[in-house]
Amino acid sequence: MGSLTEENYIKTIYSLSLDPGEVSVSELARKLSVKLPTVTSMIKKLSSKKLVSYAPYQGIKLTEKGRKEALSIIRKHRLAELFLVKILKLGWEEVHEIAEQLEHVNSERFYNRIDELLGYPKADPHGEPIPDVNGKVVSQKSIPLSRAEVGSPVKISAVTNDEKLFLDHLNSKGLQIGDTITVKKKEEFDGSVVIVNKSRKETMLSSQVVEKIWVEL
Amino acid sequence: MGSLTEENYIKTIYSLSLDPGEVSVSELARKLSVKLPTVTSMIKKLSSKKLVSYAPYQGIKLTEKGRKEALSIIRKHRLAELFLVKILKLGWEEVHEIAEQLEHVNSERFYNRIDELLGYPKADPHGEPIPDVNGKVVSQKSIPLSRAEVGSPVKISAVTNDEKLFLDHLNSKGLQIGDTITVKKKEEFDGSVVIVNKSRKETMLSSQVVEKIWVEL
DNA sequence: TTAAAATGTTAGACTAATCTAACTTTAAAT
DNA sequence: ATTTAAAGTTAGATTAGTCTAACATTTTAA
Repeated sequence: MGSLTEENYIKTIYSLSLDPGEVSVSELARKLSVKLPTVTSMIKKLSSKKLVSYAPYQGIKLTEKGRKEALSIIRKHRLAELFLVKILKLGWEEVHEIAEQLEHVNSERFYNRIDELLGYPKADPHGEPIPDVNGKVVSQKSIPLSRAEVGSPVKISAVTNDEKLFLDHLNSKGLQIGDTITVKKKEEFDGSVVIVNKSRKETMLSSQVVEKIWVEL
Repeated sequence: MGSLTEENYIKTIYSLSLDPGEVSVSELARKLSVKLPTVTSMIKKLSSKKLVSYAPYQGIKLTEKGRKEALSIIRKHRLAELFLVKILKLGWEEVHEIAEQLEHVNSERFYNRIDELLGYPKADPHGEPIPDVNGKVVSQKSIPLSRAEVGSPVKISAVTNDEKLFLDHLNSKGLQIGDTITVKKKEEFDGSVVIVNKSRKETMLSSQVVEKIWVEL
């Protein structure tokens, strides 16, 4: 186990690396709300611990060891979120903050029991897959709602943003992970879409929102 | 909220202050496994934050503010322990370590939900009372087993030591919080006692053990 | 293709929490 | 009542993680 700070760097590098391209120092700095030199020096440290591979002015990449560690933290985070929603009955929009703290709890037994209590779940309340004890992730082939075809029903499988403001917004529109919706109309000029849900209710979503909602067929 | 380190100092000062007399710098240093000067400097910091009152070469005392904070941490610790035992089915001897981490989770909602889930319990798995949200502690008037009278049945209400070794020892003797036992014989010369449990089984306990078991009538 | 902008690095300083070494005060013991 | 031992403090160094200011490299674009 590294320090809490190290764990946060590793986790953030992992999630940034899911978007195409290498992870840059400035992206990381922005995500972690620290200045560029702070990232440079931390990356050197992580590099000396063989958690990331790095050469000056090149992008940052997790090593296999780093990836394992990242998945372990993400597993804990997502189990924690699901636990908070399912067992403690907290709202899915408020659990992220608490899970950020719980993910650093160092106890395999603790997390294995939660996993068991939840019945070895495959996804967290946002629809994100939960890696298993060995770091294996069952990925659902999802696409952003912005790329869904007009007329074909799709199921909301995930949202890519944990901010309370965003999650509150979705709640207010009556949207939930697992809901089946159909894109009725796509506006060319601003990227917004109109969707219909099962009960035929129409809702408009802005481009900022449709980019962050992931769906599967 | 102070830092994790500050919280640990406050909590430790509180628990040391339950024994008679003021809390000394060296006691604290021993308990926290740091050197004396480390404690001196931290105490100055806590003092400037009005969490402890302190003058050089005098003992350390929590202020009302410090006491409130200590009780809040202890509340979290004990709720966490009970949660781990009752909900996650972990053994009472292994939960202390995990609770040490969970007690620093900063979320009233999280702990209030756990409190609710557990049915607003009054005591943790070691029998120690759980302070309520306002820091009020319902103390049971317990005495150490070493002071219990021969012949009168008593109920084990608490143990004053969280060490795994000690708890394993109790388990191996078949002793649990809540058990009713009777002291059959007290050995003058080494302080050991022989007790009988409900099923008339006799067990010998050394003085080191009887001092750490608290009972009520 | 070179100047400007964006990105990244180095150097040096700061804070929190720790340490060791040296000194001071208080308590204990001869 | 001194001396010695124990406890506490001060001074200065160390490490992790952060910062600003200055410099270097890479990318963009005029």
